Amino acid sequence: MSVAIENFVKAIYNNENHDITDTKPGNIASKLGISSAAATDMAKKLDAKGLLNYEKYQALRLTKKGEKMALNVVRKHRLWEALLHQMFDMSLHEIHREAELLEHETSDFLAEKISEYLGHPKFDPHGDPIPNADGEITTKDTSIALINAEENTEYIVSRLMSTDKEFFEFCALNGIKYGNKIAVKKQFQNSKMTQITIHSNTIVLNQDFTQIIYVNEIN
Amino acid sequence: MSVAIENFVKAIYNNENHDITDTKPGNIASKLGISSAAATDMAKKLDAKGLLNYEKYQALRLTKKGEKMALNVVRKHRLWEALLHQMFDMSLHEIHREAELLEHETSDFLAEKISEYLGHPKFDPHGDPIPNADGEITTKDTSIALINAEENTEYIVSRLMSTDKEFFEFCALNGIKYGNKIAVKKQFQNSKMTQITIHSNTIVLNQDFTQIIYVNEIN
DNA sequence: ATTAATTTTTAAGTAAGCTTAAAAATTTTT
DNA sequence: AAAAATTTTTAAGCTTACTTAAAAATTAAT
Repeated sequence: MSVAIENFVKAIYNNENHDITDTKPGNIASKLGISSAAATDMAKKLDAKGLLNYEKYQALRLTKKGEKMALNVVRKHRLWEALLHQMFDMSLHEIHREAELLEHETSDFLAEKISEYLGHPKFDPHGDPIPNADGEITTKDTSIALINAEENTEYIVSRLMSTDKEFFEFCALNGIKYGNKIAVKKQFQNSKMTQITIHSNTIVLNQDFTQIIYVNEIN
Repeated sequence: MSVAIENFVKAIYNNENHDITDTKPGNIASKLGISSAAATDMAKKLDAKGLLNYEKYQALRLTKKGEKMALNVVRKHRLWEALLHQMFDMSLHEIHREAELLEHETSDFLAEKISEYLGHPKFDPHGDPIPNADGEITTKDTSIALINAEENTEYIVSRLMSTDKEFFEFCALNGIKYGNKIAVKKQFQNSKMTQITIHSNTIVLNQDFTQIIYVNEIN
């Protein structure tokens, strides 16, 4: 499939995955740096191909087939990031830039070779889960609020589900960001608060925050 | 630059490199699997871009700029082949197939990282020389006829400059093929013959053959 | 509940990279 | 040196993936 189509489908997938409810052509357009008109055209074309459902003025929704394509590209992207990070010690920014190009020119065969070589990793260097060859993500992230505190388990921040500026300021101040390691030390049942450690700092978070900070367990 | 342009320039380069004197649109067309008409159009376009010289009905000749572009793509191709071969133990056919795609989506930055990682190899797994970052091939192959026989030096067959069917039958029979190791044991000055070993077989070749078998010294 | 602002869609048009078919030039054969 | 065969070029047309500008619909504001 063409690079344009793969990127289009991937953009919708990423949007949906970040719980943005209605993904309209305009959103995808600005994400991909194309005009809304081009995005509408593409949406119609991909509807005809059975990759998504398009109805005038409505949100775009990937079909199973479209999601599978997106997951295949995402898998390749994250495998490349993992490989480049491990082998060449490139920065997170650099690996992303290169993976963005390589992902479209990688055969399923090569992706499997990379995965094997790395021991079938479940996460990329950002902490994002790597789908398997069938497009399944076995490891689902959960909000901190739902985790049972266990001394020795470490987690990687996967999502900060908020649009509140102050929340992000708080996160920045405390090193709570995408890809960083944290440990959940104690759940206070009555007050619904959670004690975590991050960068050897201990913080207590109330429910407002623990419900919107998502993490992945480290394999 | 686009994939189509990179492949076009590379096809001309490879042709020239195999001493095929006149490379016309038709040759490139059949190599790339496009029509002659498309190749002619492209040739005109690349002439305007200063990548080659095009004159109606004449052979295509790369400019310095065009050759530099070709060498840049060839470098990436061969570095990928070397990396994939070493890391994933993929066959020569497989690494070629993957490199053919990856070469166009590889930044100079990443190419340099791969080269560094591999210790700046001078040859790929086929025995073809890898141009450096400036597009220079420091190691030039030479015909067997010009080599001084030295016991411990090994060579890799790089080119068989012939179109004669019988010559290729002879080569196939004796394991003389692209990428295979040989040693030059003795030059007979008067008769202009050369004794070589290949796969622990000893063969004596006359000048007709030694002048068209090209090899690279192993680093 | 209108009006205003924004977003989406339609319509027309462009550039890249192809195609086929016919015309023109070259090369080969006799 | 003509005739025949082949190759190259021209011409017209197609698809993909965009663009801008105007029309249509939706969403937000008063």
